Amino acid sequence: MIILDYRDKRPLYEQVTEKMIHLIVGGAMQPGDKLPSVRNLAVDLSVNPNTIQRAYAALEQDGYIYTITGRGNYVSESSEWKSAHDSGLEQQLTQVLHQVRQGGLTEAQALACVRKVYAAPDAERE
Amino acid sequence: MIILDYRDKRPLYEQVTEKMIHLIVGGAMQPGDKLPSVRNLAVDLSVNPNTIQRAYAALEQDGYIYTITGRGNYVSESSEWKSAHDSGLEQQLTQVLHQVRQGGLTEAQALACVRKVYAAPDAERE
DNA sequence: TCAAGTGTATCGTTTGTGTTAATACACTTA
DNA sequence: TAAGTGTATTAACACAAACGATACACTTGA
Repeated sequence: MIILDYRDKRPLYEQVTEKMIHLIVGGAMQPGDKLPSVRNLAVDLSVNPNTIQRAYAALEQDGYIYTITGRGNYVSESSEWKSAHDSGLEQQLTQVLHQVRQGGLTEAQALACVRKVYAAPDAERE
Repeated sequence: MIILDYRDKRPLYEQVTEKMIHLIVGGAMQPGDKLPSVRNLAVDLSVNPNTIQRAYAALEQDGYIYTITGRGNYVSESSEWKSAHDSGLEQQLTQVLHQVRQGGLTEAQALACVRKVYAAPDAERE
């Protein structure tokens, strides 16, 4: 379900968070679906339960999942996270745009960058 | 000439590097101009000479300045760094674009983001 | 009721990074 | 030659992040 990349320098919990978001936003996990338990996934990935718990906490914080103590974690309705997810992406992009603009990149160059990226086939790095 | 922000969580040497790039790209420092000596700037900013040296090493690495041992550091000709600077900005933008695209952001949304950012007055955060 | 499964909280260890410090060396210029 | 310059090395410290071990609290179902 999820494979960790130990060559990746990002923290493990962040990898788990990101890949889980992919599964949710991509539709592989549907609203209401139960996530693997903290302990189970920890064993599967050979990491500490805390690492999984931290990832799940982040997912809950951002509304992707909800937690019922003693029962488990479940995927939220898409209405819970869809708009926040989108505005998060826009915010991420906007921040970098401000940086590169101040660095001297022109609007034309930025627009060209966008078209170029979207013209390319989707990489789907997994 | 340069003021460090200790509330900023980024490392000091990175702040020095960035602000020096601003001075150079912005034209406040002209090609051929002599930079403050490692020791002088260290005293001015009340930091260790190593911190400045690290910043200068990065600037030289990226072609913004050149070093003459025993004499000092000087701003390079803009032809040395202009293209590298631009492609660096494009690369930075491209990387984020790939991320947000995979996150589900559409091309139209990305283009709108660009126009919005460039429509806004330049912040000039210093 | 109680065992098993679940999430939660706390604490300590480890690791990496940034920074400072103290020196020593090599080069250039006046 | 003295003073100023960049460079290199090593050690030490602080701090935050990441991770792990462990104990606690809740829910469910036999």
